Amino acid sequence: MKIKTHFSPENTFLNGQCFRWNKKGDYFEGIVDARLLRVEKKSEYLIIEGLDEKELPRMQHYLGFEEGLKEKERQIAQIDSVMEAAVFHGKGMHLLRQDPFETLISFIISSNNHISRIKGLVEKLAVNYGQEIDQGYYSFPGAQALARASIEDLRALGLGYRDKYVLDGAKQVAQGKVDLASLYSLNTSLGIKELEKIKGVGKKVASCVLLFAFGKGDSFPVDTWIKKALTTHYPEEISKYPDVDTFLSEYFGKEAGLAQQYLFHYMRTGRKE
DNA sequence: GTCCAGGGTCAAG
DNA sequence: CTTGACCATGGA
Repeated sequence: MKIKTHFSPENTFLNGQCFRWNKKGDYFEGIVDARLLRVEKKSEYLIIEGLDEKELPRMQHYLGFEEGLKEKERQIAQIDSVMEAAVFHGKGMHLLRQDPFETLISFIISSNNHISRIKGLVEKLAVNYGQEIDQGYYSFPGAQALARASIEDLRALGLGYRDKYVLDGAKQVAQGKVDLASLYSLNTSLGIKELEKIKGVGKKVASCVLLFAFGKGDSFPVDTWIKKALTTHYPEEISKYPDVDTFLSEYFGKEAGLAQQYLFHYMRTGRKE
């Protein structure tokens, strides 16, 4: 499978939106919906291994292919000099549309945690509660499977105090108390409210789930790195608005979520001061 | 050894 | 409504 695109695996898989993609030499390896995939960029072409042709549309949807993405990139770069640098650093970034439950649990784990460690914990959940789909490769468990875990076992994996939050999320989804599929038809603020019914899920975690799984492009997660960006680059701009949320939605515009991801990736890996 | 991380909860003011 | 201690863990 071969697609001509300016998609950047580096800036898409290693920007902190997903935790089950790894760079192996010159290709990237990831597990998507119980399937092991290998992706390589060769000049203008993206080569995907492990995929039938009939599954290409679904994969393109997962990979965040959409009309006008390049235009969005240019639009964001025109916001100011910081965003211009951020877009230059993250060229070819896509927002993925990941599995909702996996994204929910992953970002419950993410709170007050390092990305490298989040990846390790997500992997442990897959190994212990998922299914082996290839030698040494495991799918992420569904809600029912994960809901059967005990607090003690989860704690033993190294989840820390988030063990009970992970279990609450799995149980509420498994029991239908939280209907993830219903979130597709809710707007961002209602979606945040619904997700906050789960313990350990606040505004930031909910925003990540809506942006990285449900494609809610106006969702703008504010974490420690974004807070740092706001205080270093935008203190005087923010003061022109009644509050920070108004600033975020009005200043960064319709594609605020994508702008946020460029900014996050830039703050974490791209700045040289 | 210290600092910190894609934060959230809970109690106190 | 806002503030701050506290929370487990291990990579840097």
